[in-house]
Amino acid sequence: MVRARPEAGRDVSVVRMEDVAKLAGVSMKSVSNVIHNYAHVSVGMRTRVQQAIDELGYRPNVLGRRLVTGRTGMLTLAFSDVSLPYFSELARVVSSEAGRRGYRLLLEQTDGTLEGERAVVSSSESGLVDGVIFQPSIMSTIEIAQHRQDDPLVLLGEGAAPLSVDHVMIDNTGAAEDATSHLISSGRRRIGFVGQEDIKQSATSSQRLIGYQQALERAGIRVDSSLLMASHAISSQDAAVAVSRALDRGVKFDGLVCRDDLAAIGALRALQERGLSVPGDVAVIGWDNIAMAACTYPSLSTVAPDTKQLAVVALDMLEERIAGYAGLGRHRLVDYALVLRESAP
Amino acid sequence: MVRARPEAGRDVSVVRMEDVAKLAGVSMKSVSNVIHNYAHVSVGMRTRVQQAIDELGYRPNVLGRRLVTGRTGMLTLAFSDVSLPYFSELARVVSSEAGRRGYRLLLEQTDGTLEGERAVVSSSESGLVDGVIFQPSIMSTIEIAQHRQDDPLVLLGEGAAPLSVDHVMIDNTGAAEDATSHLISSGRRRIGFVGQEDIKQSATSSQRLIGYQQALERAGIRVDSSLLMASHAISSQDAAVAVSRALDRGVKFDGLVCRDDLAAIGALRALQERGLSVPGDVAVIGWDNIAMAACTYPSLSTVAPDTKQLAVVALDMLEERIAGYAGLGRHRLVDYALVLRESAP
DNA sequence: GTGAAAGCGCTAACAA
DNA sequence: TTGTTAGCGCTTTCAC
Repeated sequence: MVRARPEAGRDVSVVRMEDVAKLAGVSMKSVSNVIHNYAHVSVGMRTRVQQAIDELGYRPNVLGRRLVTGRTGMLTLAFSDVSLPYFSELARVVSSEAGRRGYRLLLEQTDGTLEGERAVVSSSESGLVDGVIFQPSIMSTIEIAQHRQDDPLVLLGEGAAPLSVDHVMIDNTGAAEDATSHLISSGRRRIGFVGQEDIKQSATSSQRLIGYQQALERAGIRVDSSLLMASHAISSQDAAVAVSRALDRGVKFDGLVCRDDLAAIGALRALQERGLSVPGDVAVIGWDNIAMAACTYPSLSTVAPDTKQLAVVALDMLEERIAGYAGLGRHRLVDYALVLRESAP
Repeated sequence: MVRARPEAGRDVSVVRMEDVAKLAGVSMKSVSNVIHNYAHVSVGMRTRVQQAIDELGYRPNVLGRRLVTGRTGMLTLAFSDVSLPYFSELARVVSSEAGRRGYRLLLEQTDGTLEGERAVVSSSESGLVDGVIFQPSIMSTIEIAQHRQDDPLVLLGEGAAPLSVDHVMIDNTGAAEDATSHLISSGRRRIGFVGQEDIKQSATSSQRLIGYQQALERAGIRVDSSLLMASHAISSQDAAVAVSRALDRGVKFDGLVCRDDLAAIGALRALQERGLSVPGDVAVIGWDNIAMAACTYPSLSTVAPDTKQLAVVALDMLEERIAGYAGLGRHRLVDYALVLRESAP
């Protein structure tokens, strides 16, 4: 009744649907009906089958089901690095929301490498997942459009986004302008920008820098490139180094717009090491509203993207693609808020 | 040649191995041989097949392959919440190490609920993943042992661990003793403990508290329960509240051992709000060595588990189970180090 | 070295 | 309401 499956060295007895059917003295169809709670099943059948299932400890093998339905119930979530707080918090939200819709999440890290990003966009296998949510770091629009398979795909973030592909982000330029304007309206006049990449600037940093510049210009403040404190990598340490160096060079500023909360935390540290007070001497504003932003001392004012909405919109679009929608790429903005805490009240 | 597959509303043409075989004028076996780089394939065959693959843009469907091999190449990594820094950093390490071994990682969050943890241990479906790595938060040893399916399973962390199941952790009691002893040897005498759960204490907190107590007793210091600052949840905010309350009550201390780095960061904030200096007035030591621990001001001394080793050992054991090993549970300790930074030099 | 064919475990169209 | 059966796309003996 129960077959031994000699598989990769294991020799595990596996109960199959047929075994259940035999034990219950019914057909596989009836077992399937019971498992899927098909409406038109007699009570006697249902109990008899359930009994056999329980007795054998039968668990349906998803692979068989998937092969025939063609659906896997899995989604890939891909970005550079889960250990970055913004991504881990995003993963939590997307995973929860995907779970509510009956999907499980496959995590894929690209390490921000071109190779890793290419692997996400053009997998050499098919059928693994029903769709992909991907926040590219360095891949170009053209490359994404070229390498793309026909697997349903939704892009996140400020990076490349071909017209043909769905895309969700917040208005980065606008938000950066808001953040900078907030500092200006609280009386700051020498406002620096911290944490953009020093070598090859990401689209994220570019857009935020543009908003920063626009706010300054609108307020009639001259943009001073000595106030741009580039960082070697996206990390608090590197941002701290950048701010320290600026201080060493004698650069004066009374406000800092940071590319993200990690950079802001690095800036906080660099300022405090010099005995500068935040926000007394320098107001600091971050980006992402990671959990830690509320717990630093002083706590961080920050741009808070609505990640819940981001996840919902992205999953909505992905599900439409999975269901067969084949129109042009939709490009949607989701909300953000300026969360004001101690570092820039 | 290429079939249209009417699937869930989609109508996507899918290239199958048979299509490639037909176009190349060979059998499916030959196509399969080429795909798997089977050694004994003539050059002519190889190029002819490869040409057909390229021409059709054929990508093998993993579901078909998996159904016959019985292996999915996927592992589940399960714990309460990816957005907690320790878990997200662990996920990064495990994901990388799993990737090196040819596995992809399915992320499962339990939210620390019994329901979520039960779902991990006793899935109603089989065949989804080849194995499970799971860090339980609240499930009891007995329940894990009972609910366990025969899917390969490795447990992480200080929680429940039945004898029958593989398990990896660091020596929590020892590490807590080391951390506490470090504070004692730097002259601290009134040392508090911060961040254990206030309602139902986790195994993690218990073990760390035991080590803390042992170190004090060994040094001939009386354990003072007013120095135990329980926290409502595992978060910086709650730890900050706990420390603030203790300060309000007039509790005096010159050192704090924290359940984890989040608690330590909360403690830092609570102390700084009162104008207390760290480590001048109070030395603080955390646990986990999350990335942020190096960037706080002052930076955090902390217990650093060797998560790389943890991942390697866990995956080694899991792969042995997957390969068929069916012996008793192995319980292994991995290394940790005391990383000394500014908060407790 | 290559081809033919029998499944892997399940679903669903069609019959009864 | 339940049973029969033909695949889903691939791997893998076993012949040739």
